[in-house]
Amino acid sequence: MQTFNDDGTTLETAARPMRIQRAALHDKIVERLHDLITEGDLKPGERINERELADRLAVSRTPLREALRVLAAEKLVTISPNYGTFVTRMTRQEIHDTFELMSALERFSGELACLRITAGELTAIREAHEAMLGHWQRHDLPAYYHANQRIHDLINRAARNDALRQIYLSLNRRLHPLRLSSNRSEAKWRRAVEEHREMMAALETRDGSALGALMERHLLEKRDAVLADWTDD
Amino acid sequence: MQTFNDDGTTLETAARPMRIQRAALHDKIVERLHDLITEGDLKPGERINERELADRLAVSRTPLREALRVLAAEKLVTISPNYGTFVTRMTRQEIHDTFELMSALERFSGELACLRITAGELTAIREAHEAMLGHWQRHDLPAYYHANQRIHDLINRAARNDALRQIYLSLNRRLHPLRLSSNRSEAKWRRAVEEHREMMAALETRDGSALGALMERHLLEKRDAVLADWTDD
DNA sequence: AATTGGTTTTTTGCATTCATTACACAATAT
DNA sequence: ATATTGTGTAATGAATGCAAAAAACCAATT
Repeated sequence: MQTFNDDGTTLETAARPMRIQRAALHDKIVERLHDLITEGDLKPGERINERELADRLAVSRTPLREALRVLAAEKLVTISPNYGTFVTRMTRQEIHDTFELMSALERFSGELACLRITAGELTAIREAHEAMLGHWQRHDLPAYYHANQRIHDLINRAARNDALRQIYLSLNRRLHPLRLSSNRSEAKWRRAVEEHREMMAALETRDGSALGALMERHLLEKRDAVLADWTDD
Repeated sequence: MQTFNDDGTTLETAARPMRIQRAALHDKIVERLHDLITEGDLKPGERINERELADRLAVSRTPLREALRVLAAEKLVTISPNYGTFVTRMTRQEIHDTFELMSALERFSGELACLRITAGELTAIREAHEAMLGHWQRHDLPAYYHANQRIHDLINRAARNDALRQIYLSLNRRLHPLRLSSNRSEAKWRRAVEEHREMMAALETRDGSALGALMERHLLEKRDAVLADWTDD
């Protein structure tokens, strides 16, 4: 994961001679399109007109096309040669498979986190957990989602595996537009909260297999909830 | 993974109206560079001169640059803006993390495969296993590697999760150049073969947790073997 | 001899231009 | 009326051209 400073520069970590580098235009476009897609400004299935989008972003088609190729590699857009580029619209099967894969990554994150988490990281997760409980009691769904996302993200960070983190973030971007179609019923929400309590207990005792199993099940239930609400295609 | 027909066309599966499409030039370049990198024609750390490579491939810089962005998204090359593109040279930590992640994917492949494998698929794996044993007895290391790779690939296919398969193939490409630095000792080779026997037994009885655990351990041992032979940086 | 300063050359980044493909719509034939 | 063919238009694909950045080279100086 590249970490950008606020002046738009980034510290190269992989190359041998450490180099300061300005973010290239096409990289900025990738970031911008990431946002446009995950925020829903570009909706799944929507056609992307290169000229039009290039004008909107005030760039030429060349760097835009380079950015679209990157997004296609991440499966956020789908390119049909000589036909057009579309915001990826996942099929039911793809949603199933992606959540299922995510469940394995979550399990693995939980297992590694129990091995490698620091006291400070655990404190942060505990606080996020408490905050999430508060949002739940206040029935503040958006805040709940945010805290929930933060907990999973912190656990993933605590796993201290950058390759895992990359894939995790990438899949999260793909699934982000779908996240809303869950926890619609009070009962399921309550159940999700209870599962999180168990996850915290497992994390406190560094019980990796327990936490892993819980996080896997948590995701598979989310998968089923999302697919249950899925009418299209 | 896209399956190409022999005339270079591909059947679009995701888009709503089924469309025949010729592979675009930049996609062909991606495939070509995949090969050049995994076959070692382009070595880790090597600089990629756009003009020179474009001339070598008899294309212009535009589609080549698009291809390089895709490869960068897959981490096969590393791009430093205004500086240059290099074949990615993984650090020790990156190798560690990637193998570790791979071990989780292998475990998951094994678990799912036990749930979903067909009789025909099992037969194919059994045959590949027998072939591998033969190569081992004949001390034919290249053929052994090939059969070994084929077994893991078939198990991954049998898991019937396309998202898992994509990531698996991508990580495999990244790790491919490192594969040689293992099984140098007769004892370790013998041990790897024994592990494969256990994996076959678990697969025959559809014991997912056993197969998953075996495949995870198998990969973690491979990780340690590769890192043990790793001198650089 | 090493280092600094400046000029030349190379390479990357991006915009523009041209070519090719596909789609839309109309005209014609069956 | 429907199917089919043909033409115009708009989109994508790729090559070229130009500007900016960086590296290489060389000379001058300490």
